[in-house]
Amino acid sequence: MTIIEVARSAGVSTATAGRVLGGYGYASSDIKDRVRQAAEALGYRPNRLARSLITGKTQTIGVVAGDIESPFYASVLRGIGDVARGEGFGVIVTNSDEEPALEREAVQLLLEKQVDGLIVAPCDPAASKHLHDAVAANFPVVQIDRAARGLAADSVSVDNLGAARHCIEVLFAAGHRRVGIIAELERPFDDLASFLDQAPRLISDANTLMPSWQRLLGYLQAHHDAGVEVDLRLVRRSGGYSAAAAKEATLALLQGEDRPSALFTADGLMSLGALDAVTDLGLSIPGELSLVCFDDLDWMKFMRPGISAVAQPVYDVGRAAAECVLARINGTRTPLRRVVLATTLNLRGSIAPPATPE
Amino acid sequence: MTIIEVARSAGVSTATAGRVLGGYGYASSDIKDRVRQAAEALGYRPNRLARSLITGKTQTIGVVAGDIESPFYASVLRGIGDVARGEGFGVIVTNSDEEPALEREAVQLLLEKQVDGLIVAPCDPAASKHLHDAVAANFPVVQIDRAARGLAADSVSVDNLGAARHCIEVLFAAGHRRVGIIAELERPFDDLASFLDQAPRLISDANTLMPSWQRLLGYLQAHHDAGVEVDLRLVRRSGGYSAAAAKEATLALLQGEDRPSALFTADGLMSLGALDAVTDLGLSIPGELSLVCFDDLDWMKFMRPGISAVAQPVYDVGRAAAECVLARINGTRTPLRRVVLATTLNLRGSIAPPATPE
DNA sequence: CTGAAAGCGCTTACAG
DNA sequence: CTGAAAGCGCTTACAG
Repeated sequence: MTIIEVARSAGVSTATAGRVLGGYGYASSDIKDRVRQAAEALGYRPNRLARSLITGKTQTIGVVAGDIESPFYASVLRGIGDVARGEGFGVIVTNSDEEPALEREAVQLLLEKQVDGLIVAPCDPAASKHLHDAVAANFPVVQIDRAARGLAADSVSVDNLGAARHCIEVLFAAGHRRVGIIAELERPFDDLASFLDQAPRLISDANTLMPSWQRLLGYLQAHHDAGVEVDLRLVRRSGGYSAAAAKEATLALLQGEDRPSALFTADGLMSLGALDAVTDLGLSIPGELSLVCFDDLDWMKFMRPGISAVAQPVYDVGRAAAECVLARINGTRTPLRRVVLATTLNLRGSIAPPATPE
Repeated sequence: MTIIEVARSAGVSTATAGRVLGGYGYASSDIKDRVRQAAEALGYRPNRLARSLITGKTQTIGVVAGDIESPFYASVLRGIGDVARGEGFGVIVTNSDEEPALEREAVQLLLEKQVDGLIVAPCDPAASKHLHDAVAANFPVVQIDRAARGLAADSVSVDNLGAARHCIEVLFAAGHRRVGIIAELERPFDDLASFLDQAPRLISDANTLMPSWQRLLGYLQAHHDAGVEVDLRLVRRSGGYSAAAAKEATLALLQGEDRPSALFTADGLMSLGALDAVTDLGLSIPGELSLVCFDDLDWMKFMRPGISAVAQPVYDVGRAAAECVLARINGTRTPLRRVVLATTLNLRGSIAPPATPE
C-alpha cells in the first residue's frame, strides 16, 4: 500500500496525495477528502523511512544508557519517553554496560539509523572520541549523569556533590565527627590518597567524574568547610557496583578499631550492602551507628524506614535531557548548557548524636 | 558523505562500492581494499534508512511496554536489548501506561517506522484490533506478560497461576487454612463473586487475564485442590497498582473479625503496602501472621529478609520474547508458541504454623 | 491549487 | 568480477 495506489484510487497525482497525507502544501478540501477516503479504504500507512530519507529527519532520539535495568536509567528513560511521545518522536535505547567499546558501537548504530539526536551517559569521561566527532559535526548530543571531559555538549545531572555534602553536614550538625563513607569509587582513580590531593582542582569540573567520585568530593568539602580533618581510613570503596562488595567494605570498616559513629552510603546498592553488614554485626541504628543512605532515586522506599536520605532533583533528569536534545534538534538553543539539577534532600528518620560525644 | 563520493574517490561504480561496503555480492580483493580505504578516508557512514527502504528490513524491534520505569519492564527490556544487540538489531521502546489508546498510537508509530517485529504487553486483552490486524497481515508479534484473547501470536509469560498456587500450598502445608490474599485485581472484572463462578472456565485460557487475576486463579486452585473452601472476605483487591491502596486493603482485612492466620500478597507493590499495614498494626511475623510476599522479580530483596517468595522464571522473559520475535522475523518458526516460563519458587525465611491450629 | 519530474542514498536484477 | 540503469516510497522544487 503505497502513496501511488492511494493517488491512483483518488484520481490525483502522487504529489498531491503526498501533500494531503503528509500534511504539507496545499490541497482543495474536495481533494483532501477524496485522498483521505482512498487512504482509509486502502488501509494506507505512511512509510516514515521514505520521508526520512528525503527530509533527513527521523524523529527519533537515540539513547545510550549504562544499564536500563537499573532504577536510575529506568527512570531516566521514562522521562525521555514521555517527552518524546509528546513531540511525536521515537526512542531507540541501547545499553553500554559501562563498556567504552559497547558505547562506541551503540553510538555508531544509532548514527547509522540516522537518529536526530543522542542522549548518552559517557562511560569513559576521559576518552570519548566518538562523542567529540559527533559534536564537531554539530550533531545534537546531550550527556546525562556525568560529562565527558572537554566535550562541548549539553549535560544534565543531579547535584551529586551538593547533596552528598548536605548529608555529611546533617551528621556533623548532630555532633558526629567520625563519619565513614561507603562508595563505589571504581574508576579511574587507583589511589585514594592521590585523589584527595587533586580534589581541590577537580571540584570546578566535578561533573566529569563518575557520580560516586562527585559524592566523595561532597564528603570532602563538608569536612573542609566544618574544619574536620579527613581520616582516610573512614573512606571505603566497594570497587564495583555491587551490594556484596559494599557489604565487605562496610564490615571491614566497622570491625576495625576506632569505628566511626556515623556512616554515609553513597548510593542505593551500596546502602543495601552496608545495611546487611550492619544487621550482621547487630549494631542498632541510630543508637550505635547513625546511618545516612543516599540515592538520587526513591528506591530506598523499599528499605527499612528511618535511615534514608533521598536527594530528589527538582526536575526529572530524563525529561530535562530530552527537552535539551529536542531544543538542539530544533535549533532553538545556542549556548552550551550544563544543567546541574538542584536537589532537595528528603531525610527520613532521625539522626542520633554520637554515643560518646566527639 | 554518500556511497557516491566513496565510489568516485575509489574509482569504481556505486554498485561496486555498495557491494563492498554493504557486504553483499562479489568484489576482487584489490577493489575491496580501494573502496574500504576511500570510505575510511572520507569518514563514510552508511545510511541504514536507504538500505531499509530497499530491503524492507530495518533490523529494529518495536517494544510496547506498560511502564519502562517498573522493575518488571526494565528487566524485560534489558533482556530484549541484549538479544537485539547480539543480532545487530536496534530496539525502539514505548510506554502504553496501560492505556489502550496509547498502545494503539505506539503500535501505529512503530509500524510506520517499519520495525521488523513487535513485542507488546497488550493492555486490553479483550479489544486489540490493531494487534489482530498486524497478525492478520502476517506481521511478527510477540506478547509478553499477558495475551490478547484469540490473538494468533506467540506469547511469553511467567507461570503466574502455578507460582501463586505453590505459595498457597506452602501455607497450607504449614497448617494454615485461612489465608488472605491482597492483589491488584483492577480490570476487567467488577464483581469478585461472579469471577469466582467463572474461574473454572477461565483457567484453560488464564494467560489472557491480567497477571493479578491469574494469581488469584492460582489461589483458588490451591484451595480447590486442598479441599479448603474459599472465604470471599479473605480476598481483597487494591483496585489499582499502588502500595497505598494495598495498605488500605490490608488494614481492612486484618482489622476485621476473623483475621486470617496467613497473608499472600500477589506482587511487589502490594507487598510494600501490606507490610506497612502489618507494621502499623504491630503484628509479629511469622508469630501472629505468616506472610508470603510474591513477585516475579527479586525486588523483594530490598525488603526485610524472612518473608518473601520470589518466583524466578527459568528463563528471562525479555530474552525469550526477543528470541521469539527474531525467529518470526527470520521466518524460522511456524507453529504458534505460548511460552509459559516455568518458575522456581525461592522462599526466604520461615512459615510458622498458625497460632491457633485450624 | 495541482501535476510531471527529479531525487534522497542505497540495493538489485541484468548485461557484459 | 564490474557497471549502467532502475527503483524502494516518499518529498520537493518548478511549472502551469
